[in-house]
Amino acid sequence: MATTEKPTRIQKVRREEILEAALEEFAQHGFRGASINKIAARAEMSTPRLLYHFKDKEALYRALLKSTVMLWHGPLQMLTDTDEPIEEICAYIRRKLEMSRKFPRESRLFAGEILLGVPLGKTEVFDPLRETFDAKIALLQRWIDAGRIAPVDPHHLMYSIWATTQHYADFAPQIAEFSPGKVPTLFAEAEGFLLPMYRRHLTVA
Amino acid sequence: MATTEKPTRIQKVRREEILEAALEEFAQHGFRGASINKIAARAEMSTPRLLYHFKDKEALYRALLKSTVMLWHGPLQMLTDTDEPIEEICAYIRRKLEMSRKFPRESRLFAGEILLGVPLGKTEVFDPLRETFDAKIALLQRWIDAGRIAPVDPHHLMYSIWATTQHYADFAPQIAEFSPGKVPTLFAEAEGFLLPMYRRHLTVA
DNA sequence: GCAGTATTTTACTATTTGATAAAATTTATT
DNA sequence: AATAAATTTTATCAAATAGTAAAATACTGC
Repeated sequence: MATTEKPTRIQKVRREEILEAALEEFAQHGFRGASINKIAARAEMSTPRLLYHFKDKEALYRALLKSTVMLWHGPLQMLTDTDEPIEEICAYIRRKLEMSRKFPRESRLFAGEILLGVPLGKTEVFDPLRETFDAKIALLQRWIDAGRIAPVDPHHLMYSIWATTQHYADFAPQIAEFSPGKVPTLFAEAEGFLLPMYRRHLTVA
Repeated sequence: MATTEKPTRIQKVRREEILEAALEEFAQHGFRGASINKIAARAEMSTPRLLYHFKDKEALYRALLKSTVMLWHGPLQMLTDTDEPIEEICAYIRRKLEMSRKFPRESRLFAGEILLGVPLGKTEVFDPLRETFDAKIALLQRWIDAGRIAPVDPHHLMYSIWATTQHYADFAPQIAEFSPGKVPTLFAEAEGFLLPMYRRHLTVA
């Protein structure tokens, strides 16, 4: 139960079971809407048993949020200096789309937290991304200054990439509603739409 | 109390007071996280008094959702055939950005509902938009067929416009965090970024 | 196998929540 | 002003919720 000590064999297993169930519930109902009873039921255990492994509902949620932020960190970090900046950015877009496709629940969890104004400590959510984000903005700026990509606002470039890619996870029900029957090919289509758009936008005139 | 009959003078006033308070609470805490007690308190009335005007929490939420969907309907409907399709689409983007700026709470309410899978009846949320949406997709397709805009997937064009514009309302805390100090000029910058991107993307080669 | 620790179960609680019944009051109609 | 209808207040409740205490069981290292 002590969080500082090293987790035992059983703790590692239980925490994984709980986190999986919690991700499902939190993504589906939000923090307030999800109940630890239902999370426990989904993980096939009693509530006190769950609470033995996580101090309280918030601790469980925070653990989930933390690992999600880390998941988001990877693709951004991979954006590095290269001979072909535009293709490097396109590769980042592809990775982000892939994240939406593979981890929609994590994307929704994260989106839900931000949507409600990041009530549970902005520090925990943004701080891990902050340094990397600033570094990548600087990288984009260097590419612009060197005339290797078009002079577009790097911040808004990032935001638009996040928006367009995460949209396919976060707003999936809406897209499914308006693109009936096309759901299986959605991500391929999205890539086919987005990559040319960003290539054109970033190509130096 | 009977919903079918015409609202009295008092009902009109009370419902407005309640809806305003409810929008604030629902946008900030989500459906499950918001409590009718707190909504009532914010509207400076007792809970039973609130419940005299709205059957239950869900009826209140639905009323809010319905008016929000209608709010979204307007800017889309204004997209009509014209001599300059690209500028017409740019005008739509401007309107959508303006909506995010003026009605962030409504945007978040709507986003929250979709994020959680539209638990309260897809019919009520999407049906009012469906017909208009299909008509506008058809319009875009005609512009493409006539060679007046570039042949991009009209569905994904719509999705990307929704994503990029609503992002500034729905993910405002994240943007504020990563664009410190630039908050007042954010929407002007966004327009400066997005419009050239879409112009280039839609211009026929 | 035993002692000590980790884990789980059982039983329980305090609070919040959405909601209702019925009495009291205000407002509208004549 | 009298009456009926609409609105509000007061008192109350049942269900769900997050969380706890303590006893019982399982596991681990020796």
